Amino acid sequence: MPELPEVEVTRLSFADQISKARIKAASLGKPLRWPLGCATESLTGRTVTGVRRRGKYLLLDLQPQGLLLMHLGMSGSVMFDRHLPPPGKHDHFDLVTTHGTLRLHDPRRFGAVVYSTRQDDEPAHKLLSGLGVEPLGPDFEPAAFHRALKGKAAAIKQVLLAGQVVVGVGNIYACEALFMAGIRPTTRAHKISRARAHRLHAAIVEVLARAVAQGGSTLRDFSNAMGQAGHFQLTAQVYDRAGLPCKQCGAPIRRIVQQQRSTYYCPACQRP
DNA sequence: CTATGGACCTGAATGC
DNA sequence: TGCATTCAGGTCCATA
Repeated sequence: MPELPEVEVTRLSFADQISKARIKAASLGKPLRWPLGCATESLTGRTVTGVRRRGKYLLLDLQPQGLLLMHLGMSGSVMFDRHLPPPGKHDHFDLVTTHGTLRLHDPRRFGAVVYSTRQDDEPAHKLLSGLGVEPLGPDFEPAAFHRALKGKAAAIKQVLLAGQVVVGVGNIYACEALFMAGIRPTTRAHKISRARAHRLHAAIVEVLARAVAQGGSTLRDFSNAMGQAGHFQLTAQVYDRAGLPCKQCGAPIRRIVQQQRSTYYCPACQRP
């Protein structure tokens, strides 16, 4: 479910409400990907000063001194409400605040909530170090993107997913952006021309920005922390369309596997 | 350093 | 209906 747009839409849906709330209690369900890293009681009494996002991580700033990193993994979603029912089978973290309860629901438990004492980002946690630039931020610009691709011999699809060059592009949006740019996913990153790198840069920005603007799209149910669904207007051009005709030229969409992940592309519209 | 494959976990869909 | 297999939006880590 969650790539950058879904995480950002989630953030926007509860950031203002939880801002300045005081933590009354925190509780855990089954183990997530990593341990919390502190006693739940030690969160009590602190204030959530704001919610930021870095890549696919949500960052809750705590006062005094601290940071809660939250990741939705593959199947995570967040709810925020004044009154929530008792935690269910797949609810694994509750943060009860004076403004409402923030709840992480994550059936597969690839997600995580991790406490860090550091307040400032980058080296704050090793999970955040080594992340590439924010695709919707001012540092993502075409020339630098092209330069970064020059240093990578791996297939462009894998480079996008790795997140070392640019963060937040997951499996669906990687396929979609490469389709928009007319680039074959197997093309080695360092072989991509300046012109095509610039097209890909524009495609990434466009596909992510449009998805955020539409409230987080994607194919299956996605809802923000208020339980509202995305608009689904950004229908996939290639993702999950193996064998179906390309919406641009009619050629059958192909599915291949790269790094044990499905890749979809149009063999006619996307050239190596 | 890069590249690869495995690991984590549950549920839905498909096939026999 | 039951049971086995495959696949799913992520990403860290060990190994070569």
